[in-house]
Amino acid sequence: MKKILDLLSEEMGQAFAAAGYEAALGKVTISNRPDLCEYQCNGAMAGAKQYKKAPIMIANEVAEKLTDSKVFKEAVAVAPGFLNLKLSEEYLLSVVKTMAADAKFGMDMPESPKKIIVDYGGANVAKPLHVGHIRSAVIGESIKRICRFVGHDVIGDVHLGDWGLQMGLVITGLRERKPDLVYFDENYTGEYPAEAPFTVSELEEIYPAASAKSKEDPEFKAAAMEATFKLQNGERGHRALWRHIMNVSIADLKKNYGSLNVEFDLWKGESDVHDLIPEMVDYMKAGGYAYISDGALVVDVKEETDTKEMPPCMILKSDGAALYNTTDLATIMERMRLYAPDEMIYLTDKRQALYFEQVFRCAKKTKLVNEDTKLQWLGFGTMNGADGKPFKTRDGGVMRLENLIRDTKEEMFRKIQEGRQMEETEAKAVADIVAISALKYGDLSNQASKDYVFDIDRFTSFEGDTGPYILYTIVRMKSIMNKFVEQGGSLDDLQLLTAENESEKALEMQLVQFNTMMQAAYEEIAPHKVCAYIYDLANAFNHFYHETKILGEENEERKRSLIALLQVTCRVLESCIDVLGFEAPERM
RNA sequence: GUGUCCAUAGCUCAGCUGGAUAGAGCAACGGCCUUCUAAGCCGUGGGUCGGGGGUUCGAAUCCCUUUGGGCACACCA
Repeated sequence: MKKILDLLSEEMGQAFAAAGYEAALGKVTISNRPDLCEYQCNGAMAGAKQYKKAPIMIANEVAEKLTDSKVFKEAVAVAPGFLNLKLSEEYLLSVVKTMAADAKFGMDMPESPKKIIVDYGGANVAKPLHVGHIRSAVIGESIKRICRFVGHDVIGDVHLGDWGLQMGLVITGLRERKPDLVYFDENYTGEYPAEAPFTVSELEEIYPAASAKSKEDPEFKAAAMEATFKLQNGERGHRALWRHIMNVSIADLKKNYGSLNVEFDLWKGESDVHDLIPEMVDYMKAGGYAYISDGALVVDVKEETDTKEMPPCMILKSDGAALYNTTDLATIMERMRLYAPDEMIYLTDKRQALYFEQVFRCAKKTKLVNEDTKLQWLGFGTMNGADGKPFKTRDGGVMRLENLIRDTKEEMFRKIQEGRQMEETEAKAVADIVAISALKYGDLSNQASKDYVFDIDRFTSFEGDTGPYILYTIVRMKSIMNKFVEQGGSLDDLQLLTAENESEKALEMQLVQFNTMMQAAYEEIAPHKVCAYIYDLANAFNHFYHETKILGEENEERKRSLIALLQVTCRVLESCIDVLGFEAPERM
């Protein structure tokens, strides 16, 4: 099924054509004056110049053609040339019925699904996730799900930072603490232990300490660089240790991402393309793309239309070492070989805009990707504290993601206990689910590219534009449906009838916007549009709920119709929160 | 310096491919529970859309300019 606005525009276009005007003028949009109409068309004003006619005359002629419309109950021309439209209840009903009958609510699926890789932008192993990582995880997960919902084939890649100097730092830090480990004995030829010689918490301690020390102690830094070199060149002990670090870190990362409902199809990282780099470098040299500049190997990515400075894309440092660009480009090469994606979407914080422009240009220029491979980058803003500066703990440190989640869950548990009588075990479980919705909705409801203020009180509030409010609305619906079933009703084969009052119609009008919204969210990579939509939908439902007695309705047929409406609304809401990456409890 | 993003109600944010009276939430104030979850609903007050110019029948939205702020500008990631 087409999107509602397209269907309406088509009907309107026919009226324009019938009146002797260009059909394209019949573009219908949602009314911005709900007191006057439901939808509007401004084509008469747009076409006035072209046809040298007063807009109101055109509008009148078009309105004339719509008097028998089955779609519009009302189409009136208003000065200076607006066409104010109201939908016929029967037509609206037919659209809602189509939605209700389909798992995807009547969205058209693409004829040939695209293969899309979502790159979550590389958390580093051996470092605990901090609050900064929440955005890439949460936004990336939602984008992945939106793309899947609209019918594409999506692969999510965590893309770990697992190969750089930080690994050398950790190994060197560990060596300082435990110099006697067999991994450091170069003469050792036996099997290395299966068990890691450290725990996650040790690991998390080692990195910051080593990182700090390397800044003050040149000798330590040199040792770290040597360790990095040994690792990358395949020294046995270092490789074995690296595998331990990876295993321990990844287990911990999985736990943390898991608690946010974030999953990856691929746990690849920079290390995976290490062996591809020489090949890629040769290819770039042989193709005449790369040349030496100031000792480094670079590819020019300037374009004639550039109004800004565009530094070349560096492939190898002057000491011959690989850098971030190198692994990213090699990863693109690997992905083209393994998955041949139509599109890659990268998520990083927005400071990397220029960097990704360089890399994408380089990939295109060197034909690492096809001409029509779409490379997209979504830069997200910073999560700030109440003071408008990057979010910190009370003592000014970097807040760990784990602690942020824990605090939010605790706060939610407190609120639930305060407002509801619920057994503690259930309250805990509910608090966990609701807390995740609070966190994710709080993040996703803002435009990704903007900074936003993290306010735990606001996000965990059950009032206003929050995750908990959305869940509360869903829970209400479920509760009514459960009661309906308890009273002997069946949720199968419910028949929708024509809307009988304004709030019911308003709810249906909101429902039929679903396709337009989801398509826009996909095309613009904009999860916040899903949030805005479900907030409006939840409001429309709550309004309807207060005006309509559902279970108390005496006419059985009508009652079943109300339940049917509630059911489809609930399904739409649940599909939307699923796309956002959270879920609703049964009760709260 | 070059480029880029941002500035909308007291606070947090929508709206930006031009349309009518710029919308929400929070906070403030006032109503609505013998009746499906009141964690809800209804209502009131609150704005020179940073400033100035321009394009247009019409500008928060497009263009120019200016102020204030963020960020980035090859051997970090």
